[in-house]
Amino acid sequence: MKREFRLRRSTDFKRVRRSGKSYAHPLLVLIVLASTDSGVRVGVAAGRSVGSAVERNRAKRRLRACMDGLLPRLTPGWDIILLARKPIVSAKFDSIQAAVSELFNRAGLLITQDGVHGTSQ
RNA sequence: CAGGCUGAUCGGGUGAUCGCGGCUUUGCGCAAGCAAGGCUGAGGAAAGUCCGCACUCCACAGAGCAAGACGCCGGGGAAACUCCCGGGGCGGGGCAACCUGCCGGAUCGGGCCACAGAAACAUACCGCCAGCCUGGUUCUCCCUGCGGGAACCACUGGCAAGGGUGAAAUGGUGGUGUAAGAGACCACCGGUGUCCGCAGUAAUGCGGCAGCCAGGCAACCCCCGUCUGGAGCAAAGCCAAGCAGGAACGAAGCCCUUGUGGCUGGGAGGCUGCUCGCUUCCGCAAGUUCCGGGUAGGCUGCAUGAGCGGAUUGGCAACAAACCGCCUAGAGAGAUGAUCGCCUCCUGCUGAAUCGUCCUUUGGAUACCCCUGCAGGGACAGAAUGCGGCUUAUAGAUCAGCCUGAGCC
RNA sequence: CGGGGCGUGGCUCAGCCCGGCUAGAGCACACGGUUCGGGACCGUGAGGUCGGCGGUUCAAAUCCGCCCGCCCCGA
Repeated sequence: MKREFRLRRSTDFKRVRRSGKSYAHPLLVLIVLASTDSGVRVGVAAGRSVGSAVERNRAKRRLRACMDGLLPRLTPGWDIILLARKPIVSAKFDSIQAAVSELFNRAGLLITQDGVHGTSQ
């Protein structure tokens, strides 16, 4: 995942986490907020509750890997945060990918196969 | 062969596809940038942040006190250390190899030592012995008296042998001795030492002598010796952007030659714990404190270093010297991931075959190694200014040396 | 990077400074009493590796060292 598509500023994180809409799953939490920018920016976070430094970094890397395939299929104009939860450490990659897809579907940010926006919430 | 001890090394390898950070080359473009390629990209502990440094900023007459750290001895190593090396001493553990110790001082002084016990550090509760100057009670004798004797209690004095306890009662055994006793004395043993001699640089050891009087805790205060400026890469420097100030505290006299003067006194800051002392500033301010406002960006610091590898020499070693070769992460919500193989190691299951063994012997059953296949597992753990140590976590593998026990030759 | 604090029955805390005594208090829990029954009340009782491992000491929740977990503060 290229750096230019990432959410990097600390203030951006604060803004999205305070004002964004969140969607929860046992493995992770998705938070989205409409932005003035035309592109999509994604931030990945793992708190102390996830585990040691190794486990936190690994969780963030796997979440970024999930985004690789999904990034071109997302509706532009959103800031997104993926928040790792504890069970992600022992989860298989397939189930993480399924969880991420499901959450984006629920948020209505996925462009469907025929190019029409998914159902907006 | 079994068990153990010590030291050292390693910490899975390799390939494909899709992706990431850094550097760089080429092409295109005025430029921002885009595309393609190449190189490179976590550890032995990167961890805990417990020490020591480098580096940066602040401070830098000095003295005293306080506070903190360290603590067997004498060498060596290292930039330095409370670290490391090899040697020695003492205490503890182990049959041994070996491991381990915050290992200075208990006559400077203070404090504490629960329960039990007479008593917890120097005494005397019970007790033992003596005395009759003294008193009381009881018994007894005959010379019937303010008489003698005996026992007990009190009293006075001596003693510390014996006494249930306790972690600890400072000597033990045997003898001499005595009114009773006691290191009071003797022999042996054990312990102690501002003592003497010898050995040793020293810690200390051995012997003598003295004396047995005075236990433990300084990881309680303390004493002795040595050492110690403060802060930390969010240090620090530069650039850009942006804002709004306000309040409180603080406030003297004299002289004449009226000044940017002198004297005395005062206020504030610094010496980053305090005091003295020194020093700088101040004249209606200096400065301190509080409230409020702005910023939360970029670059440098930032990786050629007490660097890594190799063989040589010196050294028991830690390590050092010179030689050759190498350049080896620099992120900033923080770069190594995902998927699929192959090999390798371990564990379990399965199948086949051979030797052997057993049985109810044209047959059947079966352990280990090896081989086939399948499944599972491969630790602890992620650089954030750098380095040297310490501590802690760590599946498993390999090598070398040593110790104990058993068997065989 | 630097500094500080906490960990004790199920919960909230004492005790630690200056070592020893049955580790104590409140709530909660169990049983019994009281009541027609419940609550309240009374009585009795159970429940503790004092975060872990070492060390000092005759003796450690307490003193010392190293770890583990949690929380807070400053730049």
